[in-house]
Amino acid sequence: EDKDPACPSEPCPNASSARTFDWMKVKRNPPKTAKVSEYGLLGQPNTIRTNFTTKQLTELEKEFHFNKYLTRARRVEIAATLELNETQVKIWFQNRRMKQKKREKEGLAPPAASRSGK
Amino acid sequence: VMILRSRFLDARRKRRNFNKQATEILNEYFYSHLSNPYPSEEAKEELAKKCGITVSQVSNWFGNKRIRYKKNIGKFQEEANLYAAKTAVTATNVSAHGSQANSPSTP
DNA sequence: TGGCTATGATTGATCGGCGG
DNA sequence: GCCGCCGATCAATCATAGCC
Repeated sequence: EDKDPACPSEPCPNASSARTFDWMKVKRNPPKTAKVSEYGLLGQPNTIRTNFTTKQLTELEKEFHFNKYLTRARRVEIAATLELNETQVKIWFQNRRMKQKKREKEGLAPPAASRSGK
Repeated sequence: VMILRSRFLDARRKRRNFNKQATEILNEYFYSHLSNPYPSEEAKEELAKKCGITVSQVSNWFGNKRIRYKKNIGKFQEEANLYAAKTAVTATNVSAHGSQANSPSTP
């Protein structure tokens, strides 16, 4: 009793099962973390995941323990201090909150560990 | 740069593979819903229970599976046929948009 | 012991939907 | 209209497990 909304919008070369469904074609837009600045004329901005330094993470973590949510002012301040975009700081907090939530949820009934034939 | 990671304190250190049975269950679900391998929260809970793992682990498994599957469909062809034969619930879907298979804008 | 692939977990960032 | 948040997911990467 489940219906799946999805459709292979293209003719597939194969016959057997395994067709090409649209979820397989999903592509995410590259991160726009770019700060439109130094990068020749071709060098793509920052199409890659930013690696926060230990220092940045430490500060963010510290701030998080102080406040789970940021005010615009605080965000600007932190972004400047850590040399990050306001967006990156904002996103980091959102992810951090989700992580926190997940942890709390799991920390309340994790009995069950069946590993392979150890 | 030696991004001296806190190599320690990384939860992903001690990793254990799942049971062969758990993997079997997860794969059965995945391939029998290949048209849309996105289990609902409830389905994840059920799978988690059957497999003896957490819901997060189920999510991780499907996340990894989907990405790796579409990254190299050919590599999973055998596995796909194997499980497809086992269970068939392939929900045929209804299409929505007409032709045109491409991203928003094409440079 | 070395090397390589398979696999679970982590995480910066995106996507779609909501509410203000 | 725009913004921030949530929940789910993506995509790249990490580090180990497992096999030869």
